Amino acid sequence: MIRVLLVDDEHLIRGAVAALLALEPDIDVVAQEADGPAALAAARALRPDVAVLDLEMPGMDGVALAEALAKELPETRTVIVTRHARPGVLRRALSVGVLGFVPKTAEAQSLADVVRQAHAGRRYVDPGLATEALLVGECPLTPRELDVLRASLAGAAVPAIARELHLSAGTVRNYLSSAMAKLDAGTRHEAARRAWELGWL
Amino acid sequence: MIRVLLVDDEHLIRGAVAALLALEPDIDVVAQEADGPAALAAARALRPDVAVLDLEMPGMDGVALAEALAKELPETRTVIVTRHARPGVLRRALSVGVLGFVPKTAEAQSLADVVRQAHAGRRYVDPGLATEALLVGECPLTPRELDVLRASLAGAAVPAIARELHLSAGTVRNYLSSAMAKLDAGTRHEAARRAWELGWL
DNA sequence: TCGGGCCCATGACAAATGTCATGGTCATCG
DNA sequence: CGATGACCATGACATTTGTCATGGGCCCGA
Repeated sequence: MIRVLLVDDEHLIRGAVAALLALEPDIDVVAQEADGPAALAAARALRPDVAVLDLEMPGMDGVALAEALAKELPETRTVIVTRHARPGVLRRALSVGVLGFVPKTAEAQSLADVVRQAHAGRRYVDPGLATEALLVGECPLTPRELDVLRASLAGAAVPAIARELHLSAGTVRNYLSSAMAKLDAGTRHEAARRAWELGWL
Repeated sequence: MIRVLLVDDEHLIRGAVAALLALEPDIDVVAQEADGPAALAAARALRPDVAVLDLEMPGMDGVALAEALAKELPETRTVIVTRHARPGVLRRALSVGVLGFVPKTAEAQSLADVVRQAHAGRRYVDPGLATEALLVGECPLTPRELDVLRASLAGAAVPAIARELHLSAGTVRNYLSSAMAKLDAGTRHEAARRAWELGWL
């Protein structure tokens, strides 16, 4: 029997996925949680075999939660389920030890398979996702460029970013400009959006 | 037995919700479709009692699909399930005859209840959602302002918008400016985002 | 040690952006 | 009828934004 912890902030979806997994004779959903801290607490208490995490959650990032789980409970395998799979996020997830990575557009029945693979210690990444991540390649942005893009994504104005990072306004514009060139975007907002979509922020 | 058609572009989630509804003895999921046209075809062929639609779908808008269903198959009741419930969208959905409106954060077990309510011809709207929609009130934007915001949301530049709407560039900037004032946003992008979040686009 | 890349900063300049004052049409209401 | 106000439209103006050229300091690898 594979004991599973399910984490998703959307109650209805969480319950639905639990129902789906409950159909499998060898899988037992032992807990459902809605956020990172609660999930950590439940994991400590129950020591599940596999944790199935939704990536999009308010508050704690799904990857950060996976990292915390890996650190505290190395014997618990992790599977991440996500809506829009951003290549950079996949990369980060794998680097913190996540074993399974499945988009919500995958076949319904595949989730149980991935859980079994993870339980056996085998990696499974959606093939389409993996090739996309390979195609995109490494992030070409410098640390400073990532800084200004992150601030820009939150909607901050140039002077505010400059103050926050202790830079001059011109310098901030420069980083934004070079980031825009690398992402071939016409505006800072577009650049920030693309960088986010690629999972680089 | 309530015969249900399930429409959601995310395969895994669709299967999970189907599993959830299948637990109910009086509900039978007779078909699952991934997009608007396929859903319409299935509905024509099977004449389900209730259609459960996800709002966020590529291509056809969930509300548009609900409207088409209501026109072609008035005896089929419609329930909409959504991630982020935008007030204006709720308004539009109700005006085209949607009976149920449930956010994905609702209790898992509530979906079956809403389906039963809809099947009986009764309306059910998530209470929190309804009050929010009331609080927000009517959209204060003029038709032209909505036009430019819509175009702006897609990322179009001012000259392009001007050509598309047969206006001068200055006029387009004007509409954007007044919309920004009404939504108290500092930039056109912020204004467009807020208008979208309120369901006005 | 000698590039080369990254980081920081500046000034100048063209283009895009947001604001304002203004005027036109049209329906409503006193 | 005349006044009012909403909507539509334009052009002028100052500010912001993105680009470019330039230069100095720093650290790492060849």
